[in-house]
Amino acid sequence: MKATLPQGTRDFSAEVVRKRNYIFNTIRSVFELYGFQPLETPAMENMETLMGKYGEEGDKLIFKILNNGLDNPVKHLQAQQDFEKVLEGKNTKGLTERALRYDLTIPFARYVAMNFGQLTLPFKRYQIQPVWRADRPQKGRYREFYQCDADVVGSNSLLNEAELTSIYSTVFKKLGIDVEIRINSRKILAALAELCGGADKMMDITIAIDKLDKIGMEKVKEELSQRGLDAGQISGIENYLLISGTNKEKIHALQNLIGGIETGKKGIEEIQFLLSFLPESVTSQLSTDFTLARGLNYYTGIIFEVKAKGVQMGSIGGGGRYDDLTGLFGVPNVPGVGVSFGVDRIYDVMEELKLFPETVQTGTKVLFFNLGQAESKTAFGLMQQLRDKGTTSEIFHENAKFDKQFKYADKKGIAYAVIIGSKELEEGTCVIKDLKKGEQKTIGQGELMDEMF
RNA sequence: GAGAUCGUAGCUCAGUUGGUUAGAGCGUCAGUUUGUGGCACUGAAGGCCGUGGGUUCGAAACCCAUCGGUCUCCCCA
Repeated sequence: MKATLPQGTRDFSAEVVRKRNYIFNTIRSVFELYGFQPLETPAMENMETLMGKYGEEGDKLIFKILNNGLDNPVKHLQAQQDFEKVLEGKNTKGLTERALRYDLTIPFARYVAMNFGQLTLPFKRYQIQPVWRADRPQKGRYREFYQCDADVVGSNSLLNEAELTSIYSTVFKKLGIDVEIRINSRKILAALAELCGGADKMMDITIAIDKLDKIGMEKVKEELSQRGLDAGQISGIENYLLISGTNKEKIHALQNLIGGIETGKKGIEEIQFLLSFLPESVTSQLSTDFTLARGLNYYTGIIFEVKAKGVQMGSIGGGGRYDDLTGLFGVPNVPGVGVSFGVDRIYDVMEELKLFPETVQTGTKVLFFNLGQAESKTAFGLMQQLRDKGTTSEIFHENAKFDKQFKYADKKGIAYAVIIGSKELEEGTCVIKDLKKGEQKTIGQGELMDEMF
């Protein structure tokens, strides 16, 4: 059989794993620094936990897990009937009652709902785990990928938004990525909808205007028209979209447009709070973008999206505030706000901009040559002492020619070779060779532990 | 869900308007060289030309189908 990988999944070689860990560790350390606690949830969730939370499109992209025991003859008839339902596009517990997690937010909401009594509010958790989507893979898009989320629930304070914005800023500064953090508020979008088309048109309007920088004004107007808005409403939206300038100028223009509507006013105030509360070092990266919509429909307040400057890549982070995440799980009125980092895309950006520090790659430091049974026994003993000291070491797996052992060290980028042959064995010495410089020296075996590798 | 494009050695790819026995580079292994690597030279292994059908005297090449990869749209991280 031919060895293959499922579509949209990847193996990660040593070099890639180290680079990815560098990103994970950076993000994790910042989350911890801000007082967030780790959480891990299972790869699979019950079907009903996930279904209906991500919109119609999202439901289709959930990886479903086939139930076991369907071949049981007793269940044949039921299974066949259930399959008929699946063909009609319905879901049935008879065939599948579990699915792979689609994001980290819903499992988190499930966790909060299940443990609400025990949690100290506000509850700040972070979670770094893979998620799965049955999407068509393409550039920067996979069927298995990691998300790194940090959320605060049980608090309405905008201080949380400020903290999360600051986390974005800190992480990307540490990684060396120059970013633009775009912010908007769903309240502003709601106000726009109220003004031009009615609250029920909010989804249609946001979907259309979110595409502005991609398809341009004319196409957006076309789409709005297709979605049932009249010329007057579209012209109002056009005025809204034409807002430009600095953050201050944009907000001023926005106030004139929708400041008269209560929700709009509230949304503007929230944005203004963030811009005035945070220090200049963070706000210089902040950019108000009133066309920003974000797909997930549970956001209700401030929304975020992070883009890397200087590369062609989708967003590398996103998030926002939601009013009632756990209501669906029977625990109402738990507001929250969260952000997410797209590690796979961050990796691609850092690779493209060559931002990984060289020190990320740290493999074996010392290779002990194998020059026979007695020789390797002595070498092995010395190696274990070195390992106890924390120096990563290996011994060549068999007695082979120098040529071969050197080449092995070369390919693995090992810095030092320790050579113990018959002569050294007799003398109780060993040869240390610096493989990069090509220099070597002979020392007593006892002195090896004092060497700085 | 819609569309584009590509499948030839472990990898990256050549392969002329269809024409004898399908090539190169890298990598692997062996040797020159059983106590000093990276270089060089020599040699070897490694291919049902993704799969199935068709056209043809003749197909890696042309046609159809199918599977797989990649990319775009939709949507998203």
